[in-house]
Amino acid sequence: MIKTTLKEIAEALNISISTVSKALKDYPDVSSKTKQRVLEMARSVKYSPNSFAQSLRSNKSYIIGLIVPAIVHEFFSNIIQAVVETAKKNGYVVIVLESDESYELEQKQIDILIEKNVDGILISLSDNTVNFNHIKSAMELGVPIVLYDKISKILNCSKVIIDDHNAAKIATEHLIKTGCTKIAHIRGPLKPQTTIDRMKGYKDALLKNNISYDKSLVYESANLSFEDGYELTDNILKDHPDLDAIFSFTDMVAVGVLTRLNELNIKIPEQVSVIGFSNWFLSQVTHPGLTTIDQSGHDIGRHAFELLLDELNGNVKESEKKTVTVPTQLIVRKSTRPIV
Amino acid sequence: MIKTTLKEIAEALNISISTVSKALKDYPDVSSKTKQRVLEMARSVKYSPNSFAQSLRSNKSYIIGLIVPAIVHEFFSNIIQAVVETAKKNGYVVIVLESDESYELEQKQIDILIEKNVDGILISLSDNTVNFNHIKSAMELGVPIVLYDKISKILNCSKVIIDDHNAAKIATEHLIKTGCTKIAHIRGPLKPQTTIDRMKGYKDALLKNNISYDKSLVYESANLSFEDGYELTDNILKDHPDLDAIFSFTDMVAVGVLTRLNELNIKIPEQVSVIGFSNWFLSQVTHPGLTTIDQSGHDIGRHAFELLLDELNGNVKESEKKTVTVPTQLIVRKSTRPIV
DNA sequence: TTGAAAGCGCTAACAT
DNA sequence: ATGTTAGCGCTTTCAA
Repeated sequence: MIKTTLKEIAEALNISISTVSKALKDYPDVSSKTKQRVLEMARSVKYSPNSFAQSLRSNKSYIIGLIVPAIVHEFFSNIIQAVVETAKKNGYVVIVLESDESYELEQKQIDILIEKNVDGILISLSDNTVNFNHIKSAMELGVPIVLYDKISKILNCSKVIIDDHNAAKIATEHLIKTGCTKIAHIRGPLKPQTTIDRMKGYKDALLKNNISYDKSLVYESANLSFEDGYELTDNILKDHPDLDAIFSFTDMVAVGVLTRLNELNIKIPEQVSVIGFSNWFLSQVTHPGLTTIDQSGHDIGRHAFELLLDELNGNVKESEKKTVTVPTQLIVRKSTRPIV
Repeated sequence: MIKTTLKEIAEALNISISTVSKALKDYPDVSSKTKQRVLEMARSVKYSPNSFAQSLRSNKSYIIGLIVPAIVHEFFSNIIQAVVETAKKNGYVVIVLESDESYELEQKQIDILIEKNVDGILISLSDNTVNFNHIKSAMELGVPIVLYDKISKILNCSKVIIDDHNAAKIATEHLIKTGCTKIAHIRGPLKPQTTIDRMKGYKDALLKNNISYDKSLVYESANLSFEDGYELTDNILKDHPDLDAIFSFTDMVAVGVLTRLNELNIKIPEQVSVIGFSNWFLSQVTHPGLTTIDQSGHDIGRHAFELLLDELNGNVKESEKKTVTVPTQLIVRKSTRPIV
């Protein structure tokens, strides 16, 4: 890219570089005549400062990094959208990277962002992240980091989460209120806090309602995919032919469950109720519509950027890292029975 | 971010900055002993060069800009994913921006990318882009631009497209082969080339099969949304109670159509067949599954970055801009009848 | 009111 | 084999 420089403008007007610079920044000690001449010239050559030079001098890039576990993913798309939008409103742009749920890749992406001298980083930890040294060493360099969605309790950063425990409890209790008593849970990979919390919410809802917790009713979906839900359905039905509901960690898996149940001509929700988590668009158009928990990726992304902005502006002390909890909502559709 | 500099390493080792620089770049004229000392030191302080300084000197940022009309959109998510992935393989990162189908916003996003001194830009034009001066002036600055998906024939850049005309023709002919004769088309906003080409493909398929083209069977979806499809269905049925198929510009609209037809207890495909475009995941789980045209966002994104890379490497002359056409495929599901 | 100069960190041509 | 120096474009302090 070939841009006109201050030097070129200065030469063309026969004044010094510093005067041009000051004129463009509306310094009070430049005569209005000079100012005008400079502004006109700048406009006519479409002057736009060399950001490398500015950044070198100020040590600020107005670029932040956003790491998501997956880009093709409705929830994370909403987060990306909100972060990009909120960042733009505040004069920042966003480099998007994908960890693909890999710990190694996640480390590399952090390194890349540090190499690029971003001003801050937003990250949802991958399902396989076992160690936080990469996050810690970025923090040691003074790069503000905000965790969202999949966080670690160990790390002392600002965070944006939902109340997974409570949301899962509400989902499970909804099933109980509709008369279900033998409820399976398809959980996610073991490490993320979200998995742990939703499982605990499920368990606590059962116990609170005097339903004993049966470990054999908990199944693991490794990939949280449609296929996982589809295939696990057969296992679940084989193990527990008499079950009356399935609470899935996430919508995509729940939709796999719905699809398989439909194929097997099992009546939903009369015979088996299904409930998901996230409220992806597709849960509106499945057959039947999927009852689920809505979590707003947009709100999570927006809050994450705003917390980061506080840090970028130096408004956050070590001791006062905030955690924002974004509300969730039960969305009742036809995959669950009416409340009895 | 506080990084160790070459100067600091040099001082610590009592050698000159340039020797440190050369050692890190494995220049042959540095003694292996010095090299070793420098590398060790660099590793121990986790040296990573200041990219601002490097960029200022080289006038290269290894950052590209990607403008999409919408981020929360399965097709564009695939494109973002592919661009980010392919860019990373080649040492680039990607700033993602959204035009939100607005011409004004699109202009601003181009300006922002120029301000950020990106090395190149990938863009799918917004539905409302009426004028290409913003693209042209970026090109005049020497910023390589590659258009993908929604392109303009006027602009002399590398492009990645699909054969919309042919794909739409295949979709329409499929309906004809299954015995449909009164086929409505829901088209997109008028300006984009994709709308024009798909409409022409629809029309040509009719004419080729001796079905007269009836303008009143063409409806416009302004937002290409679920709601548009849902609402247009009523209009279409009112205007043409005897129609037997609807070919929609895109899946989301087609799913709105399916939903409304289901509500009205109109048998799909016996009474009305529906065909979409794009092959979004949700078209697998609708009731019935949606016949559609698959277009690979991933391939489009990958090709787009690769074309840009050719330009970044200076391998493309003005006269030899390439246009890559990514293949599409008819995906037959249950929303269309069997071929007669 | 204007300009000169230093310096951000890095690279590379050019000494030594 | 190592070091000196100039310069990328900008900002800002200090001098005129």
